[in-house]
Amino acid sequence: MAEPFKSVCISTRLRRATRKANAIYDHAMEKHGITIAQLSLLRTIRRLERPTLNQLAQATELDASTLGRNMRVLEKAGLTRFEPGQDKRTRVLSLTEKGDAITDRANHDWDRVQSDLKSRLGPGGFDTLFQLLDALDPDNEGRST
Amino acid sequence: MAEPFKSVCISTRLRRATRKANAIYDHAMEKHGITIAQLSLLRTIRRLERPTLNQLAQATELDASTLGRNMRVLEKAGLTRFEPGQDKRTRVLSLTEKGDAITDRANHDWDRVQSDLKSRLGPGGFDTLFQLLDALDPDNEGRST
DNA sequence: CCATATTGTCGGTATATACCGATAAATGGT
DNA sequence: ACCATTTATCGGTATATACCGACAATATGG
Repeated sequence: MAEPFKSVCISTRLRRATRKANAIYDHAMEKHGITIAQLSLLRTIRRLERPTLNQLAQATELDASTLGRNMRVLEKAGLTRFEPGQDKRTRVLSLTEKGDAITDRANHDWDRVQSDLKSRLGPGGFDTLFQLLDALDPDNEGRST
Repeated sequence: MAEPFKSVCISTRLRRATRKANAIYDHAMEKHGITIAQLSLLRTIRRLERPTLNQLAQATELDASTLGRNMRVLEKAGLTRFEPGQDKRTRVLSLTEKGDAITDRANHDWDRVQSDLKSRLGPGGFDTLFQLLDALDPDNEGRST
């Protein structure tokens, strides 16, 4: 037996839930050779249309150095490319054809998992969850919704 | 401006919220030289009273190999020790005096942050959040609360 | 225009986390 | 007692993530 202990610490419970949710999405992504974190990046790059590392960092609220490293993995896998921008400092990100194709295919599996989890949350659960997660962030002080 | 993009992906939003909550707790832990993840481990070890790695893994739902590595960090910091158990395979974990003292002191700061975040969630928010996080986990099928 | 600040990226270092395979020790069935 | 299985841990490897300091390039105030 020895059931898992239900910690009362918000961080601990969030980390646990995140690990588990990640694992579920990751397993669905396996056949595409990517992780859910990587799919998220691919989609954001596509949406932003040739963003710089910093722009991607602002959109995702990830550290730029983290993204630099994450992007190297995607680059090595041939899913993204890094081209010089106007500014001689900046490098501009975009998806390769392969990256584009994989993103499309992975999106189908993402849909499945997302729907499953959404129904687990019950009616209104999805919106409530996101509202509560946002409430934890002091940066989201003023404007809700 | 370039506001952060509110992804609709449950995993992405969970990861983001977890990063931010971790950062808040971690900053409060800084003065004690530990992270919130480490405080969580110290408390669990204390509660379980000389658990093995595997017992700790079951309680935390973390991979045993992950815990092995996490524990080495705490051991090197002199907060925990690893002693031989009855079974010649197993090693039993416990807090050193220093680890015990730091856990006590860190708990005070944990309290502060936990209360702050709890009040951010509003009335009933805390319970609702945990209930929703649990609902995401297929392992929690049968028994709720 | 130049000195200073700011911006964009990268490398070093560190924690948190997982999966897989090795290895050693215990357990169980015959 | 013996062999097969299961258990406990560890090491290799990989991703995700952050902070800090270096460095180059751009922007800005006087």
